[in-house]
Amino acid sequence: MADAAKTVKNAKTAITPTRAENFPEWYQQVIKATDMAENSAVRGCYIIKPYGFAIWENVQKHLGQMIKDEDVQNAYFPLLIPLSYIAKEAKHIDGFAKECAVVTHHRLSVNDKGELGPDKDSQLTEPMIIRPTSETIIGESMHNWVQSYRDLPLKLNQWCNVMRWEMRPRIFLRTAEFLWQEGHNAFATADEADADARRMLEVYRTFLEDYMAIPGIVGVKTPDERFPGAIETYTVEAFMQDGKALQACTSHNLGQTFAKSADIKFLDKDGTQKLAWTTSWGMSTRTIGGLIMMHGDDDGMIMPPRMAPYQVAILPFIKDDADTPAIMKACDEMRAALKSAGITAQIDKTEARSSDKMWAAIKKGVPVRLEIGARELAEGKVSFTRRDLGRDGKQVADIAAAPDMVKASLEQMHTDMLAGARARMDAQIHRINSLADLRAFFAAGTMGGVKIDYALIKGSAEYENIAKEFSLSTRCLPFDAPDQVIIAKSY
RNA sequence: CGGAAUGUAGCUCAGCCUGGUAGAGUGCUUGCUUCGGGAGCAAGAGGCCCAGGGUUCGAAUCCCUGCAUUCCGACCA
Repeated sequence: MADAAKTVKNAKTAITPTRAENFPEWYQQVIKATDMAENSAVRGCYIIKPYGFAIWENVQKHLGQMIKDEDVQNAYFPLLIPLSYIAKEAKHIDGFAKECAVVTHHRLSVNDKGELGPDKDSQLTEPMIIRPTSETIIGESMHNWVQSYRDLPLKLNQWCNVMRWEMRPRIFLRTAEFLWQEGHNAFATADEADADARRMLEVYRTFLEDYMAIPGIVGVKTPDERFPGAIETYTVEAFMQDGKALQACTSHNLGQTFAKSADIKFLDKDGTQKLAWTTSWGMSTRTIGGLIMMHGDDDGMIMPPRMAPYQVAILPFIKDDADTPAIMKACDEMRAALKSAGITAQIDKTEARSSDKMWAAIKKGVPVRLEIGARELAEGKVSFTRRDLGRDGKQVADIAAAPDMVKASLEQMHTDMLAGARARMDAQIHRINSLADLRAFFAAGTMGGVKIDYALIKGSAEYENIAKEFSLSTRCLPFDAPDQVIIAKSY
């Protein structure tokens, strides 16, 4: 018994099981080990803890700026949507009715049995739903705000929570309540709307690559995978380390579907009333799950430097208590110097042993660990290590030069992570030429997805059989090969 | 909502078959020795055994009924 426990303790990986042994379990263990999130009392709703929420704050900061740079204005619309709003668009109802939380009462009371429950006398004349997405309620405002072609384009974005009553929640990836930004733009012409949907997709692609180091396949959804009510849905499909695809963002050309149902009309230059053309686009906290499955390893998380809650873990190594004040002072100075260089850092001031401080930083995936002990003070140097390279990548720098070197190291780390992720993705996607190959690929349990001529599967009953047998879906028609389709298992 | 599994210490689990005073590892606290890729010894704190019913002299254990969680499907960002 003791020996068995010891073996686990001395295992080479900090996370058990490894990715190869059990990927879903590994994923959950990483979230636990990093302290990003945990279960709550409500099924499907999760508590995002500070280390996880800091990632979301970085999404808000960087993606938020990119959205503003597109002349989109932030606003906030209500959580509750009158049932009649969502009832206006039939396809939209089909898409969301099964997963809507409904508010029917506005008051609680204690009944005869002493039980607290909805007060019968407080039933709402019209039930409200908790927003699963806000097209309908924002459409109502657009109806009020748009009269002239001069009011267009109207570009709005909100950061909020939404709720979809999921049958099978998974932390970050599929949660009943999740955080996202949802953008809603309205235009005078069809061309502008389609260009906008594609433009916002490009914003996401850029953000995913430049900040999250997540490469993906950029393309358009097949009709069966479209957002309810959209005429086109554009997507970036990322491939996780287990070979499953994850839709990292979404951008819809809604055509005039919602303009019709919300009656968003404007008087055009030619003096005639016209319906507007709208788009909507979103990225959610599920992308944090993607970040983990894209970059984590068997020792825990590896944060891409630009998304990391903090980029450097300063680890004071103290052997002799007499050194503590000098080492702590050096740590504080280093933190200040890093801050001046635009680098975020946190000092591990716990009394843990050196090796425990190191492993804590490793599991959390802090991009760079910087060690300061008596040795460094004596030599006027510090040593630092990139998380993705491990101990072999340890570098030594003069204290004064360290911030610049760390900064260069973080930049290089981002580049390397993106390149590595892209190489993995390229290796995971296989070009095939027949339905027989499709079956063989997934029957063999091969990791990843396939790229096949769309004409071969479109309307094919055999394809439907294979898809059902292996839980496959069409991910997208890539922009760079629009006559082909990517097929994979997905989250 | 179907299929399967699991609910026992903060965490991971053993004990259950064969009913008889609640166990281990880890974590936590304290002390000493250690300390730069997971240290060691010692002492200590910590449990309504998911809930409700049965059976029994006696239930963590056997039998019902709930509830929750996880995994696999269907639905979906």
